[in-house]
Amino acid sequence: MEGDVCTTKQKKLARYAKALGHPVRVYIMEFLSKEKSCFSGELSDILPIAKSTLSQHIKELRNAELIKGETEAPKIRYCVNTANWEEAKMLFKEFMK
Amino acid sequence: MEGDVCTTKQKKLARYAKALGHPVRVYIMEFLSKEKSCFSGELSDILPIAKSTLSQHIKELRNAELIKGETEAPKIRYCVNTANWEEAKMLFKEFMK
DNA sequence: ATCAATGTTCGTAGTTTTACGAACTAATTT
DNA sequence: AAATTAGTTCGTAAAACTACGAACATTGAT
Repeated sequence: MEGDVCTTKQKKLARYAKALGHPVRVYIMEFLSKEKSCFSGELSDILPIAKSTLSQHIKELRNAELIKGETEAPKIRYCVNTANWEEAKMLFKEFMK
Repeated sequence: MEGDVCTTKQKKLARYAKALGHPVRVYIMEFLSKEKSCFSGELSDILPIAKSTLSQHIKELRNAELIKGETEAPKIRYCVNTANWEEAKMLFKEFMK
């Protein structure tokens, strides 16, 4: 009934899961897995949400470090953060085995 | 820029992911996977949170239909909702392949 | 120097999440 | 009938999420 019981793995897993806890963010991850990279505008053309909202979803995926973006002015090219995505895959695979 | 773009699978995946988006809930799922079944009290003895808080986490897992509970008065025996858990595994496996 | 294009950030608002203790319900035991 | 046990629900509060439009940078073109 005290201290911290949850392991680092469980926390990491929960953090990734939380980042994937919205359909739009799942969509973005799938899109990026297929397309390798994209600009926010491409997603904005497809998704029925305000671009500011999309920007927030992107920010959450970035905060969870599942994606990363590099400036290609005035755009930003986004792509999967491979190292962490692989880690997430590993954690989920183990968790759900 | 209109209609609903996200697929049913993406929505389901997001829903499961959201349910797993907290370390305590990840812990519970792992615990139940190992122990096969348990009562709320066993978890309460382990986890450093109020039992009312635990109850809410359990409720969320039930709402997501990842676990189910049957009365064994005055206790409730919880276990993994196998069908949906398998579905979740499938969805994640496909998503993260 | 303007203007247009691309995104982010800000301000706002409503909803949901997380957490706690106290009160409550249901069933068993004394 | 009263007390105990197990767990949920209620009331409350702070924080986070989701969403939008407007305003703001930043860079590239005119």
